[in-house]
Amino acid sequence: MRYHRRDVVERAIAVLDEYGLESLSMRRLAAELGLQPSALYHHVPNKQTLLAAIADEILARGRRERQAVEWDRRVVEICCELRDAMLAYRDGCDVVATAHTFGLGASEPATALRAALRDSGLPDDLVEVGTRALLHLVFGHTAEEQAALQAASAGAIDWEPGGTGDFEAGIGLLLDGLRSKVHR
Amino acid sequence: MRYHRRDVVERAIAVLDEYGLESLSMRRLAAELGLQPSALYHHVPNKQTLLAAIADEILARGRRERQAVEWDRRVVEICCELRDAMLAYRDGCDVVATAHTFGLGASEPATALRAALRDSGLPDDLVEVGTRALLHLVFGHTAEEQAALQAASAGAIDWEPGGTGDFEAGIGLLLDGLRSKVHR
DNA sequence: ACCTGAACACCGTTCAAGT
DNA sequence: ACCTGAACACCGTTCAAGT
Repeated sequence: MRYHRRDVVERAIAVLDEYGLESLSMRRLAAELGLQPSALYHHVPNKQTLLAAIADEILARGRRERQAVEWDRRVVEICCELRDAMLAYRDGCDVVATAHTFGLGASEPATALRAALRDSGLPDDLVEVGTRALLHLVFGHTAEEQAALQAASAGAIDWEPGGTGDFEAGIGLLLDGLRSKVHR
Repeated sequence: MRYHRRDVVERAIAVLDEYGLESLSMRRLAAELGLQPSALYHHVPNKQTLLAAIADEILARGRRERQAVEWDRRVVEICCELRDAMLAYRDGCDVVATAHTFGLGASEPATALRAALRDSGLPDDLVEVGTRALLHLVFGHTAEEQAALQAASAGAIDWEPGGTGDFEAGIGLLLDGLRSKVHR
């Protein structure tokens, strides 16, 4: 059977979700598709690129309509969408955050947050600082939450994840800081 | 020659700083010490534990006196000390942040931040949310900064790191949010 | 206590060759 | 265009045996 890039990315996400990032090797993925490892390099130049494609696909699958009009409500909406998208797949936060760090894709949320902050009337440098701070908070909180959720579902119930409340509280603190800088 | 745990950790930090995290393998470290790979397992139960020990040592080497008395100045002091400690070694942020995420050591900064926020009179839940948010900001910003610094020193000068200004601005935004929650 | 030697079960990537 | 087969240069970890 003959595959295309899209098939490889889709199967990679399935392997990721079922067995976790540490089990998602090029050799394992090839075996899952009934291919030799070398065949994968026809569809993807290397593993890093594959992971970036997975990150983009995870974000695309988590996309939903954004309806808020005020800039601060929109920030919360974007952050929650990002968090939910990453939580929907095992190790999703790891994959998306890494891709973002390496500057390979996963850039839509950053763009959307920047646009929202720009609409607030904040000066350019604060737009930039705020965007990055918001992303760090979302990635940091979600990574912790996902680790806790996965540890709990593996039986090691050592910590109840703060959940949505803690998440929105953290974002809220930063948003308070940003709002105080908007001169009306 | 006979080694102790301390020698192994010290040599591991030297390898990390000179060749980077991706080159710090158990086999490479063993070779650097003139040992068989299996000999390392006499000093350390596994690689994860070694990395946690490295993280703790990096933080210990970056320790400095904290002199601020007001809680918010102390928060800035702790965050800056943490950032500087991690920036002092190649891939230091990666190692410390990972150890912290896995709950293996690297816990002193969290403890110190929690204590500072407690002194502010903030309610317990906000102390917790604030501590984690501050750590996420420090790790997120420092990871980005260190990646940019290392890319720049490797010749790929694609982005000037925001530096201390951007760092303190991000922390400052969150601190504004926290200060607005302190009832006086 | 600390170390060697050998093995087990893996990695990512390249490249000539096949259809 | 898509794939096989074989190879290269690696991993972390275990375990019996040596001193």
